[in-house]
Amino acid sequence: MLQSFDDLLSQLRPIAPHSRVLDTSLEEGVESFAEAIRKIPEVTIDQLAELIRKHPNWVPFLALCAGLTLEQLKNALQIHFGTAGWYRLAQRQARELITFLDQEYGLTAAVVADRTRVWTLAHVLKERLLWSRQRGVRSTASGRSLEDIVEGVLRHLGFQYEMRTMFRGRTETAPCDFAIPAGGSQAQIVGAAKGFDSTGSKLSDAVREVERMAQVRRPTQYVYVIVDGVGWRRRQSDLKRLWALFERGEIDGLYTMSHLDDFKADIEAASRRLSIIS
DNA sequence: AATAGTGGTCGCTAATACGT
DNA sequence: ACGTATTAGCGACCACTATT
Repeated sequence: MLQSFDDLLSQLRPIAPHSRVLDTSLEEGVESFAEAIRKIPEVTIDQLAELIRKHPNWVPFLALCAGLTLEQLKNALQIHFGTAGWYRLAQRQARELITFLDQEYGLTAAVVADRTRVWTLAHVLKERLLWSRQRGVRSTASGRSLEDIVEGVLRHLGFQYEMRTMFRGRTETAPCDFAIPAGGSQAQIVGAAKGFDSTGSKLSDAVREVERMAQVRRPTQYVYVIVDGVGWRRRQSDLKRLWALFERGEIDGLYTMSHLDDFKADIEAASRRLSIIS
């Protein structure tokens, strides 16, 4: 019987055991892939293309050599080939696929380096750090970059603004990435800047956040949304929800980085209508 | 020191494409 | 036309930083 909150806290236990076992099929795949790479007389586009034509399931391993996770691979393919389907690409356009990976990510050089290197403990640890830490580092960095660009626009236009804050709408409040001239009840123009180079439920979260802004806002408050990144291409249902908001006029503007000029023009026009000193 | 908030990664399942 | 192989979509989780 729980007697107190501290009781409750102290009784919480790890759910999953700590385990570093690789799925056996993956394990075997890696083994035979490595063996095959070792046997290639010379690492060339043609050799690698031949390899994945025969073993399409090795493509993710090859991508790892070039420093790409499976997600990053799929994102890159989506842009370049219009599909994230690496398996069929390996079967049907093996050479194009390898050429792409080589030109964009230095695949052949990476494979040569990886199979030549005499791996030390330091190498292994460095790799582990790289793969685990770069996620978090890049997350915050890339997230901020889009926000920073938007902030730059606001500053350049001479607005008073507040970044990453809450604003008060009709009765309730909602989060926003920027508010002019400030958050809270003063907010007259609010907006969101959402950049994603990968997919995930966070894109749905971002849309929900915008939907909330649209729902909460006063009729006189403007709402602008700036989106960019490959992630939206692979999450089109979420992007469509944003588009629907825009089409229904529930948000006043929807832009990508390449339409920042429109954003500037629209936000200036809005500020004139609102008689905000700018 | 805790927490709110950022985007990237992962594994499962539904949908679709493909081969017979 | 059907059954399998492959892809797309989804939601939960991760690693980190900034803020308080």
